[in-house]
Amino acid sequence: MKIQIDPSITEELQRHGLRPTRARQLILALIEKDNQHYTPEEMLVQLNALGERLSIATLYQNLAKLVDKGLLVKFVGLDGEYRYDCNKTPHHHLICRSCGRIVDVVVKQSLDTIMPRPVDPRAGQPLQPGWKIVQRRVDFIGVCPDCSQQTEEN
Amino acid sequence: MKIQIDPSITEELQRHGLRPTRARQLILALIEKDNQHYTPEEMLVQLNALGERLSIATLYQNLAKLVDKGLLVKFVGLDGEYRYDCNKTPHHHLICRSCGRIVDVVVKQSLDTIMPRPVDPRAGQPLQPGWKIVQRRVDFIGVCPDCSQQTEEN
DNA sequence: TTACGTGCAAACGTTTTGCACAAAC
DNA sequence: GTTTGTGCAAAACGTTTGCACGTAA
Repeated sequence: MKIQIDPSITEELQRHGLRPTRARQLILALIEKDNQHYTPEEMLVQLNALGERLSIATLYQNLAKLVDKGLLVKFVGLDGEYRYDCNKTPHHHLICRSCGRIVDVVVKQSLDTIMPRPVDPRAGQPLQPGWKIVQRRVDFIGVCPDCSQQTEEN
Repeated sequence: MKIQIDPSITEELQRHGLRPTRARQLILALIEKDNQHYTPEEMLVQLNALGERLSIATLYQNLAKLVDKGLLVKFVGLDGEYRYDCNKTPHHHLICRSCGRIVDVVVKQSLDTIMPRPVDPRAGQPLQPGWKIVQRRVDFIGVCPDCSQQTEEN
């Protein structure tokens, strides 16, 4: 079961001024396949399983370049491991604290729907005087269906 | 300018079943002083500046123990460095993306006050079927007053 | 006196770098 | 033919561990 390199991947690389080399095609194809959030180590495992090999230096070098050119977003998981995301539209993460799995969450309507309780119900002041807020990061930490099931079995 | 070890720190350690050794007192005194969110490396720098020295092994060993006993909370900063927080009450972080400074934020009223725009205004489904959400993590990323000023000067 | 804490140096896992060869343009 | 990418091995970095000695109870 070989990995499929969609022509759109080659295009995407060229559009961002990057040569469409095998390493880059493989990395993008892997991450975009199921919108995964792999660590570099996990990528190598996945690629090996697909019969593809890539040196770790090449992997890191290309991840850095893909982030630099805006094709991937680098972020930090709960345990401090670097992970990469091809989803550039605003979204949050739902993280399994048991197995580390991460899935994307697009929030609907109002954040209050899923964050109903204010952290401090007392009346407030602005966040912090003098600070400019440019971004917010919201992660939901929980237990994924697979891990929930395992807990019930024990 | 010596660091001040408040008797309450000794008490706090004993109350949690930990011997009040110099290393532990120093770590707690440093972090509690200004409610800082230091990395281990930063702690050593600060302690050196105060004329105190601590081996890096002792620092890591004690941070792990203090987290284990619930005196500190370990978390991961934007860049993947481990940081430690003595504030155990629910709060969020306001992070300067320029200098990395972190300050605590206690949110008032409703999260919508500071997160007015929903990520996706379309009507929604539940977050993800089958997942149990046990916690949420919210960080505000921005520019602190000091860094804002520097930008204006250039 | 016994249990626990400290510091050194070595080990470890992850990420980065220098460099020769290979591929893309 | 020039520029850029790849892979190997070595280095760098943050964190952890083994162990002898020191300190707290």
